[in-house]
Amino acid sequence: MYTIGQVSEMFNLPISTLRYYDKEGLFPGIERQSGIRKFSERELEALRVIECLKKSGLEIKDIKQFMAWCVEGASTYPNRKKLFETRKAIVEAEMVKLQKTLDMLKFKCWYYETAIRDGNEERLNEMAPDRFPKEIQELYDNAHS
Amino acid sequence: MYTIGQVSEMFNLPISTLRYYDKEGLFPGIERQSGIRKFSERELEALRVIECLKKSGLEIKDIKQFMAWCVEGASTYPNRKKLFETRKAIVEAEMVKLQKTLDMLKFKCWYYETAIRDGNEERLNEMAPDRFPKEIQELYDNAHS
DNA sequence: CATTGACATGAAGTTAGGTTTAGGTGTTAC
DNA sequence: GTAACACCTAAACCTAACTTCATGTCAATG
Repeated sequence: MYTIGQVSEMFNLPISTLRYYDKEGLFPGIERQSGIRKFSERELEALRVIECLKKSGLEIKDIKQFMAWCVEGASTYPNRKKLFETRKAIVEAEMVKLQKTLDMLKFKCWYYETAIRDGNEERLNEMAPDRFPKEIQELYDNAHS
Repeated sequence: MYTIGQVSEMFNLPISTLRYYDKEGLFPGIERQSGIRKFSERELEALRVIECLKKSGLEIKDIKQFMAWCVEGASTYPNRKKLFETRKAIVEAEMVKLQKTLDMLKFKCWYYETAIRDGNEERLNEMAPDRFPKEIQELYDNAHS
């Protein structure tokens, strides 16, 4: 059993955030001893799932729904499975987009290295994309597709 | 040359967003014909960079700074190069985190598939992580590291 | 020549996800 | 017995990035 301060340290989250999550119903049935929250292993696992679902782009109110399903029991296994499958697909799509962003950034790094070497962008701006070095062209193509 | 409506279609962005970006100084020196914005290839490339930098987590005010550097000329190449290198490092770190999130989601998908087959979570909750199937254990380990 | 549709403006409104503030309780240390 | 801490609440506040609103201009169409 942990206090809110200990959990705050463990997860590197402000105490105010943990209280906010609790107020939003993200720790249904959390125990209290004379008003003070007692975080058990159940709440720590909830917090791991909260961070994961948040990172997947899920809103707090929908995370609350998930936590309610957990309380409801075995009848909601299909809902919970479907939720994770949807989030998985969304994050996979997000990874593809982020890879494009990364390729654009890498291209721009090369672009400015070259501009610095040349002293200007003239040669670069007159160069057709198919005359970039092969690996740079791949970055450019992925970033612009 | 394109109107704001055409650019809105091309980039799938609301017109209000394009006007907001202009107001924030993200299209320095955009041309106007009797009050109406004329988007040239320069503004389209700016927009591509805006989307890329935004996705990398950069704030509008810092994107504005970048656009100001572009106007300033060759003396700011080092600043611009450094900006892209920093964003690149940030996005690479983000990709690692997102992969962990994805592994957690995949683990949870397996977890609920198994719970549905078992009809309950009892066996799962008593199972030590090192008794999960090998590929599941890898997901679990990466997600919890 | 009036209506439609695309453009323009400044100012106010919206939203999510917290954070801060003001005031209070309870336990341990000196 | 008082000072320092860690905890508590409700309510107000904050921020970024848009979005909506009220109002107006202008060109082409029926």
